[in-house]
Amino acid sequence: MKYDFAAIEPKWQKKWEEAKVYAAEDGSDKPKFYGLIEFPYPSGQGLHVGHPRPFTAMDIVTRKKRMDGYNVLFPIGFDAFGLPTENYAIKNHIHPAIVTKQNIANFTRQLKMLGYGFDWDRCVDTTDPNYYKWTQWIFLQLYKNGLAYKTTMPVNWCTSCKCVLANEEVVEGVCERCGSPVIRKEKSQWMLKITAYAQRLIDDLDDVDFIERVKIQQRNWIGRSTGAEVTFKATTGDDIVVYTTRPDTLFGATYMVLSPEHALIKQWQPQLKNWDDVTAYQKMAASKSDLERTDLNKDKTGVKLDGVAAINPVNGREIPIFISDYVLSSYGTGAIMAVPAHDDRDWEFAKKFGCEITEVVSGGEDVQKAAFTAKDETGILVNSSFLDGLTVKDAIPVITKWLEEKGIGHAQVNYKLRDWVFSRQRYWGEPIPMVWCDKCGWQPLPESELPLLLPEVESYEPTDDGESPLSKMTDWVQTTCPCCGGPARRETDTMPQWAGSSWYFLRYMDPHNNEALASPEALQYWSPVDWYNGGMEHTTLHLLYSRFWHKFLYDIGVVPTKEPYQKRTSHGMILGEGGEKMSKSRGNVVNPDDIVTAYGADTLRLYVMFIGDFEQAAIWSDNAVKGCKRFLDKVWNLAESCSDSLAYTKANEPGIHKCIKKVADDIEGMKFNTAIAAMMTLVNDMTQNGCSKGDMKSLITMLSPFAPHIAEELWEMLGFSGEGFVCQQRWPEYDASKTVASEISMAVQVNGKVRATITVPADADQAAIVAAAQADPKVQKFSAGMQLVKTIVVPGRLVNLIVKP
RNA sequence: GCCGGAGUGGCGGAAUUGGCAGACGCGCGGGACUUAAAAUCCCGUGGGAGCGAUCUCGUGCCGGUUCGAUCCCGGUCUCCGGCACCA
Repeated sequence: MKYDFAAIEPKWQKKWEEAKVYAAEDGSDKPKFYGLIEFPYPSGQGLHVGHPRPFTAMDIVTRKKRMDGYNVLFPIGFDAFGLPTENYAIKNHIHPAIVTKQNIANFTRQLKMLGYGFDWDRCVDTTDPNYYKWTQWIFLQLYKNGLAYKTTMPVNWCTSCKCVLANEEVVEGVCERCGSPVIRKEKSQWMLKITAYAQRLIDDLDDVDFIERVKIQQRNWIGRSTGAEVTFKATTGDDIVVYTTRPDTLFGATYMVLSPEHALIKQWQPQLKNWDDVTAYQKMAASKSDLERTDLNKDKTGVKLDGVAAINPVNGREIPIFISDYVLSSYGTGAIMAVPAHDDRDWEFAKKFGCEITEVVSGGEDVQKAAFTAKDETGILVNSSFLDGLTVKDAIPVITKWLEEKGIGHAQVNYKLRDWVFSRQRYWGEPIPMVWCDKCGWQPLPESELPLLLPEVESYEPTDDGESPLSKMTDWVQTTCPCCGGPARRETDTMPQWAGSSWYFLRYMDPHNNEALASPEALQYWSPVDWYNGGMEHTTLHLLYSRFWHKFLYDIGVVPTKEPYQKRTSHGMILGEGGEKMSKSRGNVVNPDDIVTAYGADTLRLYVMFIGDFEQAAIWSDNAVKGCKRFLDKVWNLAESCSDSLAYTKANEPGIHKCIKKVADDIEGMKFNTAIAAMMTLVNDMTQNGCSKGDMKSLITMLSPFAPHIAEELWEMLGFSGEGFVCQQRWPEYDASKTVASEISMAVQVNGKVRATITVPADADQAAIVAAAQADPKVQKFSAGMQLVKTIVVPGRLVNLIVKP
């Protein structure tokens, strides 16, 4: 018989489904294991070969856990709200809900075709009202706890999507999704106070097992810095508070800079002699796009405030005040003390505007030529009165204490993280369950009215005026105030796509619950997610957002753990044959359907795991896929030709035991490529040595997490199906003593160069090994007439003989 | 600029508490089977020298430590990713 994957694969998929072999059991006595993958966005293009890489990896991990006796939860769902579906719906005049349904059906077909051990009964869809009811419920809890607020501020506006973007969605000044320029637009937006959790989002990383680069990226994004807030007096008598990380350089502050949006500027209008210049500059700064404003190559610009100055509180000197867009209104206090001698940006500005540059930290080059910014022990304070002679590190606490005693400053921590802009002016998202009443202000919808359904509209087109399509639905918008019963208006913006994905892993624990997002028992049993694998691109988006929501849910007693995910790993991208990203426009997209048709799902699964280091990017190769198919053919042929004995073949036994351990360790360490290589080596050896049914039994069991269909078929073919499915068997027993051969081969070096290989009994002592090495003719050739000075023996590996003439 | 990661055959990649560099796979060369091709099987496959046994060079580059370095240390170059006027 031939290996007929096209018949085998659907056969076993059906049998697994009927027997519900992958169903997770609530509250089982077995230890639980919750393995999670990032649920896909069901795009119209269907599954991409990038998907099977992380999916197969976690499928292998969870299958192995089942074989180790765990009660496994390995769920799947769809993150189905989002712009591509909405845009497709607009273009083709189909309701997004219909498009979503079709796409989910196609994704489901493809995922089932690949034989993943998902518990399909727990499948979730973020666009299902029974699901987004709870997304809305969480929003209401955030609102009730003061963590959701509406404010008018300049926000990132994507000119193409016609929609507001979160800080995290803007990459190098353009829209993360479509690449169009992002401009700043003044808009009233719902915000989530993620900044209230900044410190905990950093601190709690210490307690979880995330790969280091994820932790580093999150810490950098949150951007904690320590320093001091210092109050300067203006000549008008007003206080100007600045934030600095270098209070030690206070004596070197020779001017101040306010951001163009700073509130004091308006207040000073009567005193300012160049008011027109000031307002012109403010206007210019406000009109700049993000890209222009953050361009580091451009010259520093600014305007000196004519008529108002500040007093440096440490030395009483009067210093000028400027406004400039290199100071951001949204960080710190929106005002800085400028120390041009010890800050590159201030130095550049000072040179252009002719400000004084005073050295207060010695140890660098001439500060008139470049700023000296070192913060280590190389710098010693000078020109700084009582700080003179101290290092930077020692001076900071001294000056901070001094500021506190004088009541003009205090230690301060700041974060780069900003609050999360949560409104989107689009149709295909969760309605925000809030109502505006002219009398009562913003009112939350009563929880009993959830879900607030997304209404049917005539057109989903986004509008140029920045209003959501929902705003045109007058009968939906007009409502009554939940507080006073008077006329009121609904919020017409929707939630961002990141809302539904911020808590979906909780819904999997109890997906059909109508009373709560999940029952306390289910949450208690399954939390936290034991292992979550996903893309690095979500590190400062989904991963950060969902940690924030989870911490909030913990605080209000809904979930039992501080952190949602115990372990986080990440996979590399799969690139097209030229090493470029796969994309429709490049025409290098590989469709999993084609590979499955040509070679079968097991080959595809094996290939995406064998392709290279799981964490690194990998280049797709049609040719290399064939190698995996050949391997499965060899396994098939081996099964057909094996002997009937149920015992291990003597010659194969050590190799089988080594492989059992190697594959188990490699799965745990996500080194799937070397796990497969080990099985290939074993199969090659078994082909050489001949093999028994007993050998095959272990091989098939080890292979089953990787290539589950062929494993089931061979299991049945060899007559093991009476013991149940192979995917329900225990992992083969490993016996270290069986891996030890009676004789071992060792390399012999003379002066560090390999000259020979000797075979010695495994239990030979050092003297015997050295004697055997010296007896080797090749070794004698290189050591003849020389004196043995030293011998190094590394047991089981090599002997090094050091000789001298 | 700051913070990460990576440089190993024709290619994807193995091997690090410092111990035989190139596992496994692809590709390629030769052979078997075939009328032929595909598939399959066998042999070979880092560079250089030699008929050969062998010798020699070799993990981006330069140095160091060591009996021994892809691995550790110092320096340097290149590529990739993230952040970026965050005071």
